Amino acid sequence: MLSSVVWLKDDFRTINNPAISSLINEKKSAKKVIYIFDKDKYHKQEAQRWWLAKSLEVFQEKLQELNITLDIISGNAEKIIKNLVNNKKIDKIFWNKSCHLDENRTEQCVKKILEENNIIFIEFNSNLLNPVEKVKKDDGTPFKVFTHYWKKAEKIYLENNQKIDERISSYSKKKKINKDIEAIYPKKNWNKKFEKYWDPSEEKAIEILNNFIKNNIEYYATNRDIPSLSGTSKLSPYLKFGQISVHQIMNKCLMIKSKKIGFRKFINEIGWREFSHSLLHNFPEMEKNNLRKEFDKFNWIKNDEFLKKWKKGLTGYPIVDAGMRELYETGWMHNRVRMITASFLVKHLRIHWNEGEKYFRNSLLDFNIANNVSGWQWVAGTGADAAPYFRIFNPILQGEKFDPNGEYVTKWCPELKNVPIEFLHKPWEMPEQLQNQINFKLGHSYPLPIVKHVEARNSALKAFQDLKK
DNA sequence: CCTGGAGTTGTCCTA
DNA sequence: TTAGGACAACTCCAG
Repeated sequence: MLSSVVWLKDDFRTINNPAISSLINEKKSAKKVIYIFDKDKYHKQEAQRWWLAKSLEVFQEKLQELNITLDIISGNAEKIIKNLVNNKKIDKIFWNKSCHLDENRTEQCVKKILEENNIIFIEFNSNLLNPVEKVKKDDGTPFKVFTHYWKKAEKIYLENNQKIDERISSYSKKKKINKDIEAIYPKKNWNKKFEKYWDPSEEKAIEILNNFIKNNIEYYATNRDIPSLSGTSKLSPYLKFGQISVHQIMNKCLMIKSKKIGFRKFINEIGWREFSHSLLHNFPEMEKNNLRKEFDKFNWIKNDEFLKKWKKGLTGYPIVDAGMRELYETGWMHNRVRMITASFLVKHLRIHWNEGEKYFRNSLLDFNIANNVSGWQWVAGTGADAAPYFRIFNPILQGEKFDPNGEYVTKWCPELKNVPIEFLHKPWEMPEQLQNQINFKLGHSYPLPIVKHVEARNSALKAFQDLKK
């Protein structure tokens, strides 16, 4: 039987979802949503398999309320759609354009198949504020500096700003285990603890956004830097999987009456997401390669032992270790600490940013290629912006400045909880006598620093200087 | 084509 | 104690 179909991707919401709305408005009786799970694509995104499986569970129930079935099909999207077309299952198909580059390539192939078979399709822009190819300089070339990019992008957005459908659909919780979804959950058990921290539903995303705007956005400019506070929105995984759209966020923000600094800063972060996507769209080679070609000759160090210690949060630098452990435990890391841990890997250990990018890809619930790659390239100094190479985060200072009471560090590194605050961010300076008093032994209770800050800093500066010659 | 101001998130030394 | 400048030029981009 022929049906109208939504090809669902990372759009697990019913509000502000143009593809789903179009399906609902179709007059025909046969309506279907298909989700294609390509396990090759999730091969290196282990944490996200958990969020994805959860999202499917929740969304399937939600679609049931709307009398729409959700089919989960495993395999390669191009082949599967080709099959559905050949077997005369589809007569019209909607989807929201993905903001992922490799997915865009698949979409292109699918479009070709549909065109060849005279099947109507509609592709919507929903995952970015502006269609990615729309924001260009006046001469038609892409922006490379955020400020200029965002000035123009925001203007284009505001000129085309559309009202958001605010309909809230009701739904009741009914638990039912689905075999197709079961297979998507990661095989390892480490993800089970994510249950404690996250609820991947559309309702939760909206609740978080509303609370954030009500209580936090005003103080966002300063509080977002303190990892022990809930100063950030924590919406990133919801945004990644589309439990909420960037349009909904922007719209809500624009309704705020007093547009103070916190508001501006938060909107800017939306802008950074747009900018990253623009960069990756225009410079697709940056997914793996340095955007600044001169860095291809940079003397990175290969050190599997240090890399492993970094991943496990055993570098001996409390703020770095706390961040890495937060990531492992919750599938998320605070933004300030992402910068510190990334800088440590790339500058103190001088390990290639590719390694860090890969690990974050596998561990972050909010992983998004564009954001991840531009973030890492920014920290490494290989990216589009003009971040000077000598900007090396000092993990001790950063800890003292942004975790002054040590609340964050001791939460994730509880073995440090009796260390006096003046030594908390540099436990190696603690006199032995004091260590004995608190029953703490450096090198046993907590690792010695794997590199010395001053030496590592100087050696990184030298390596960067050598590069220029 | 030329010009000049500006560029996410730092650190460290000096006066 | 703290504020200011050096770090080192370079690229981007609007006018």
